[in-house]
Amino acid sequence: MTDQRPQPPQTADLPSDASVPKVVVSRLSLYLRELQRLVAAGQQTISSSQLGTMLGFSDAQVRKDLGFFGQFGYPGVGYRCDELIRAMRDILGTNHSWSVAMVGAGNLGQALLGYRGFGRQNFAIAAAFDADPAKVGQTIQGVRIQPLAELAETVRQKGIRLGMLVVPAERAQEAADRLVAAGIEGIVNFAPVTLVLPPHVQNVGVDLAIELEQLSFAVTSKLAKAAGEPGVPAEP
Amino acid sequence: MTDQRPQPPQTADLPSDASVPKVVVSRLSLYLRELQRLVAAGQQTISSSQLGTMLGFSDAQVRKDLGFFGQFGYPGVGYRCDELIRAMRDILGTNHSWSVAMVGAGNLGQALLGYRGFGRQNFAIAAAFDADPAKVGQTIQGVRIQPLAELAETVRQKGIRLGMLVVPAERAQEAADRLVAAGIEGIVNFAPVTLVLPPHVQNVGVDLAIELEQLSFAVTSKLAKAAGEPGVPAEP
DNA sequence: CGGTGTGAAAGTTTTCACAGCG
DNA sequence: CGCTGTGAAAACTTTCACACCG
Repeated sequence: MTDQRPQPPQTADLPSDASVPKVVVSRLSLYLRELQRLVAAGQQTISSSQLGTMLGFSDAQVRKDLGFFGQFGYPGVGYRCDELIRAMRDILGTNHSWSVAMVGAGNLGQALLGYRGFGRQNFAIAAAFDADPAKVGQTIQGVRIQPLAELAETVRQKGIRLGMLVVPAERAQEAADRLVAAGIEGIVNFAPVTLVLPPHVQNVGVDLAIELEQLSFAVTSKLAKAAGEPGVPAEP
Repeated sequence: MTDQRPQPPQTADLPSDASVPKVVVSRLSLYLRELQRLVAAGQQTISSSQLGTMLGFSDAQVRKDLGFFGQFGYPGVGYRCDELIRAMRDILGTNHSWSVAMVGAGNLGQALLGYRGFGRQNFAIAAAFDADPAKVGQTIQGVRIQPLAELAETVRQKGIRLGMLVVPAERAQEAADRLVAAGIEGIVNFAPVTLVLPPHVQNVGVDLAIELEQLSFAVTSKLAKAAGEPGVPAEP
């Protein structure tokens, strides 16, 4: 056991190498988001049960999740928000900023170019590409749309490691191949297709229609609601 | 026990009441998406292992997932794509179309109004609302932006049951409360905040920056790659 | 006290493996 | 045959409960 509890203000142990469950990492992002809100509201410390309650998780789950990465709390006190935020950012890799390449400057792509939430978490869309000659050359939200031919060169020049795919389904695989060829290490894919990627390229899919489908299912299957538990306020 | 295996061409058993794991439902959407692609490409039948391979799941997982809802396959043959699509839509509730109310007609909201993927899965944004008087009255992608004051009435009139929240974080909870008050049954929330909702209202959150954070983590922690397995066949 | 960190127990999801069927 | 449907086993995740700490 790597046992260490020396100084009170611990930093992130290490990103750790042992496999951390994906679902844990996704909760980490939620913890971070909530912590940022708390700090903005002036809160200094928080306990696992407060944080859990806000997000609908148990206190034990919060502590276990954090436990994957190190020891961040103070018994009897909780966690110092600012310290924990820094630790989470270290873990997630967002203490330094990331340049992102966007492929596809249609409706959705243009909206993403203007989305302020990326910058707040240290992501910057550093370049945008489109196959349509009519779009190339335009400057949208301060980013000039470049032709796809320039992708590899720009990615190299700007040290871009992440890509966002915002093209129609039919062109998604081809565009992904270009990103991979350019040496990109991870892709967020907004096209409603499953990409085939080499195993060293990380992949996160966001399908907007699927999100609605999940709602549709939840609402539809909410027919089985008879003998309820009147007590506890809710939490799936 | 509800045991039934009568006619070959089975339909969806029933949405079922027993709790189906969320993750199963999310895979269902992926199966459906892939099946639609296959049918468009002219394929008639598919086996669990083909479908699984395309999406990165095991054949057993595909069969188990489907098994939650009924029996859809033909031993020795696989699944008939068209039948399975219909069954999945029955389960997910997308064999009938859904009217959706959108709150927030900023950059992202306007892009979503034009997103064709919704219609393809039987969702229609039937009304859009914004607090900004400058936006109200404009027609975007064929949808007129209405003032928030009209929300409840329009929701009732048009039989809208689902909402999409595309407002800044600070206004998200307030807007969600309005949707709830209007009788909406489920919300897709694009604001980077955790909403507090009554338990009978379903909730799906989409945080675009978090998707990038997950990538960032995956790429960052992809440092632990030493003794690799060059070949495919696994032997631990 | 109020709270963390953590083994051990409970619960859930995935994989295995095989009977049965067209 | 080739492939489904499904119990049983394995793997994984969450919850419990408690020692320990400031």
